[in-house]
This record gives sequence, structure tokens and C-alpha cells, in this order.
Amino acid sequence: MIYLDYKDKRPIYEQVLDRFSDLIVKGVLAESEKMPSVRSLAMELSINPNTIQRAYQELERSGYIHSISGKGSFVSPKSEFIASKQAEVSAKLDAVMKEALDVGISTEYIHNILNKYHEEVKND
Amino acid sequence: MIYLDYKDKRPIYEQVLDRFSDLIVKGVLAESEKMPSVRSLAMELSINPNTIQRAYQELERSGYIHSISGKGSFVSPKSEFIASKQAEVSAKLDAVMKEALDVGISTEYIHNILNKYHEEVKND
Amino acid sequence: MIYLDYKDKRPIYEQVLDRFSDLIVKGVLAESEKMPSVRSLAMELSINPNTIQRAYQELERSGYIHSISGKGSFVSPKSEFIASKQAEVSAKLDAVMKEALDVGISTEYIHNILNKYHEEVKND
Amino acid sequence: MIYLDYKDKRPIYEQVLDRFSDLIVKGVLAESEKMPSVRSLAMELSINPNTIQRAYQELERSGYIHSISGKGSFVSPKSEFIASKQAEVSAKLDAVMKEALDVGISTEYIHNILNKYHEEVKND
DNA sequence: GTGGTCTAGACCACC
DNA sequence: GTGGTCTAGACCACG
Repeated sequence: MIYLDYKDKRPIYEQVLDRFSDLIVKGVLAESEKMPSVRSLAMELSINPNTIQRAYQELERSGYIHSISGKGSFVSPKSEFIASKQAEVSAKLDAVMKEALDVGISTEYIHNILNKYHEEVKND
Repeated sequence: MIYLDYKDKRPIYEQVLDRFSDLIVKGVLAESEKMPSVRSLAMELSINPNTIQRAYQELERSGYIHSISGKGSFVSPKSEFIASKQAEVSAKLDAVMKEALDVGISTEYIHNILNKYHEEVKND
Repeated sequence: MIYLDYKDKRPIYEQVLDRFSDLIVKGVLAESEKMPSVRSLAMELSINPNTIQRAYQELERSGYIHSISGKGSFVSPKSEFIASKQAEVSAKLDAVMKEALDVGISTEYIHNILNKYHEEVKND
Repeated sequence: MIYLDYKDKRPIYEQVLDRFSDLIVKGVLAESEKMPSVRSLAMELSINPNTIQRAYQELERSGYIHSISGKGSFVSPKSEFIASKQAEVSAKLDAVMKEALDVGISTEYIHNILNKYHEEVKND
């Protein structure tokens, strides 16, 4: 479920963070589902528990999960974070699209990329 | 023309790099135009010449400029870097679009963003 | 393993760079092996850590090694850099051969050099 | 006859130097032929006469030309420099060929390059 | 302890 | 004056 890429320049805690936020956004981890414990996940990935701890902290700060003392961490309901995530991605999309047109990438080309994914989504 | 954002966590040399690559891609800096000298720009931004030097080195590596020892640095012809820049942006576009669809942004919404810029480009 | 030639006019970082690329290409440094740390190597060679840092950066850019912040630098799998290295050497070979013929060195002489090494390779 | 490449990282005097040594080695400039005057060549290339002066000095040091006070510089007889040039190129050839084999370039490939030029030489 | 970034100041070759 | 290299020493985030 979680894996590390040691060639990735990003810090490990950030990789873990991104991976979980991805799994949650895509619904792979359902609402209220229990997250793996800090210790067990650290063991599984052979890394320092502090690193997992930090990832979980940031996930909680962003509203993806909430932790209950003595019980563990749990996936939060989607509505709590999905809006902010959409706003963030939307802004990024806007910027990148502007950049693409600036460097001479045609709108047709962009439409093609979009349609490619559109088909995939329909077929899911 | 160039400014620094000290709240930005990215290294200074990267900010300078990005800013120049932007100015060159958009044609604000014309081909063969002379870049500010390493020392003068460092002075202007109140940072160390080494930092500018590094930014210029990477700009050269990417084909944006070419430096001549003892003479200065100069903007390279567009053809020398435009292809790699397009590839880079294209990859970024692909990734962001995928992410957007993942978080539930509709293709219609994306089309709207695209059309908005499309109009602008046509009206330039 | 690494040594400097202060009579050599090439910059130190380039000497270090070339030496390591050689060791890696020839397999003296195995894949995934840990490189000496920036600081320790700088100490050993009595030069500034920044100089080693720069050499490592360029080794990484060329795909010879990959650096992980806080962990160290490691030799990359051969496949990641061998192609570019071959292209580089091939171009150099082409140029030198042309020059040799220009100054009147006979093709027979060149064939002899080649055969000399050919035998060695077969006997390895 | 002589041209400059401002994108070339080598100093200008070295470009001039190499270009002339090339022309002389290949016989384009015949023995005893008069070299362009320092001033006229500097003017033609729009560069500082000192730069040409330096190139000529090194050409003289290497035995390619000899200057006669008040008369100009003249191409020296071939025998005076051809041997040293051949030795130099031969050593370079040897090194590059070894490197090529080290990175896995086949002897057949090298033979092909060689034959390519061999044909050209025959057809000149 | 590791790599990554930055500063202040220096020297060099080139033009 | 210019870019290119190097030193000595510093601070940071990461694990």
C-alpha cells in the first residue's frame, strides 16, 4: 500500500504524506477506516517512527485524518478536506495551463490530453 | 525585473532561475540580449554573486543563455531550449490534469479554463 | 582511490568528477555502493566541501549517482548513464579519428592500436 | 577563412590558434605563405589585436609559423611541427580508444567509423 | 552525520 | 570589467 522511492528527492515523510492523501482522495481508504499504527508502518518500511509520526501530523492538520488518543488514527469524512483540495488543484491547473499556452503548446493538444483521461474516467 | 520572495521556501538561485526562464520563454528578454552581469545583479538583489552564478549556470545548462568568460551572458535563440521546455510543461500538464480529475473536478470545468485562455490567445 | 593533480589546469571539481565517472563506468564502484560523504572526502583531499559537493552534483546530473539528503550519495544502476556515456565517447572518438587522419596518421596505424586493445579485451 | 564561435567556451585566442593550426596541418595554408597581419585580422574579426597577437605567439612557439620583424608572419615548413603533432594526436587516439572499449563500444563500431573516413580520404 | 544552500571574500584568465 | 573557480565557515532540514 505504501512504498518509498529512495531516489525521490522529496523527504520521506512527504512521500508518505502524499501517498496517503492520494489513497484517501481516491477513496481507496474509506471514511472512518483505521490507519496503520505509527509503529507498525515504521517497522514495515524500515524507517524511523518519527518520520511516520510527522506524516500523520500533517495529514491531520490538512483534515484527511483524525487521531483518537489510545485508539489510533482514522480517515476523516471526505467533505472535510475535498473542497480545499479541489481549490488547490484548480489553482495549479490554471497556472500550468497558462504556462503551456505560453510555451506554444496548442489548445488542441491540451484537449487531447483531457479527452484521453475523460475516456478513462468514463470506463472506470 | 527580478525580485526575490524570502517567504518562498525554494532556494534563491531557483527563484532567479525560474524568473529568467519565464522572461526568456515569454520573449520579454529578446534573443542575443545581454543578461545583467553576475556581480551587478547580485548587488541589486543584495545577495551573494555565487548565488546568481549558480542560477546562470543552470540557465546555461538548460540552453536558455550562453555565457562568455570575460564578456557576459547572453540570451540564446529560442529554438535551442523551446523543445525541452515544452516537454517539461507537457508532462506537468498531464500530471495536474490527472490529479484534477481524481479529486472530482469535471472535464467541463477544465474545458472552461482552457477556453478562457484560448480566447485571450486569439485576441493577443 | 581519488587523488588530485595540482599541475592539471582543469578545475578540481572536474578532476574529481572524471575520476569517479571512470571508477563507476569500469565497475570499480558497484551499483548502490555508498559514495564517500561530501565532508569526509573533502577532509581527505584537504579541499573545501563545496568543491566535492559540486562534483557530486554533476555526477548526479549525469546519472552516475543519486544523492539522498541526510543519508548519503549512492552509485546508480549502470543502465541509467551508460547510454549517455557511450554517446559522449563515441563523439570524441569520431573527432579524434578525423584529426588523426588529417595529420597524416595512417589507417593501418589506427587499426593496430585498435587490435592491440581488442586482444586485451578478449583475454580479460 | 577564420571565424569565431561566441558560444564556444574556449577563449577566442585558442579558437584562432586551433583554426590556423588546422589550416596549416591540412595544407590549406602552404609553406612560406604569408599570414594575415595581426592588425588586419583583428579588424576583420572585430576583436582586440592583443588576442590575435597571443594566438600568433603560440603558433610560433609550436613551430607552425615564424615571424620576421617588420615583414610579417609566415607558415613554417611542415617537417618542423608535423612530427610533434602526430605524436600528440596519436596519444590522444590511444586514450580515447581505450575509453571507448571500456564503456562497451564494440571494435566493429570503431572500425566502421574508421572506414567511413578512410573512404573519404581515398576519394579526396 | 548527511546533503543542500548561502555568504563573504578571494584569485584567475580573458578581453 | 566579465565569468569561473575555490575557500572558510555557517545554517537548515532530514533521519
